[in-house]
Amino acid sequence: MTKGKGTGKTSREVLKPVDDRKVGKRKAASKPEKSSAPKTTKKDKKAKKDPNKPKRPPSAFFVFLEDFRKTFKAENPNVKAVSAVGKAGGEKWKSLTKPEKAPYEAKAAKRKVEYEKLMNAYNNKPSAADDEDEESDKSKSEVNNEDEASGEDDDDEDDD
DNA sequence: ACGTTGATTGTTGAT
DNA sequence: ATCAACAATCAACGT
Repeated sequence: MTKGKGTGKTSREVLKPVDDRKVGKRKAASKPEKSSAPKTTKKDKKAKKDPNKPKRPPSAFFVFLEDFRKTFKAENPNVKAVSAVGKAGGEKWKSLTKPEKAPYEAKAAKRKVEYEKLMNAYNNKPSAADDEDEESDKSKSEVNNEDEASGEDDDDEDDD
């Protein structure tokens, strides 16, 4: 039958090639394969180190994990495997209901907003100058968050 | 000694 | 629209 789909089809044919939990090794820090090494042209430029590298905002799951880790470690202080928390957290996470994840998602959403802000700066100045070395007093930069109404919008910080 | 892996899910960025 | 890799963690293991 016609598999038909020459072009399209957003069928599930190749929808999820990756099923394994293991993403396959996501390069940790520096494992340059000799094969595809980033061609260092004659001029070896330092691996462009971005002055402001906005790390990805933690997703709701991570936010939950941060809290969960405390609990998990509190009851399992002897646990030494990070994967233990991951598994336990993942399972629990799926157990949470939408309203329960809501607070985590809310926080994650807020993080995303900040991330966009950082990205703006990143896009604005991927590399300030050839050599990083400036901004001594100027550093304040213009990236100052002003809005921040912040206060308490919907975010409830219950500290206690 | 330093670097990397391990495991979770979600999100973001690039193609 | 879809893929792919990365976000935290933390200690143990490998080189």
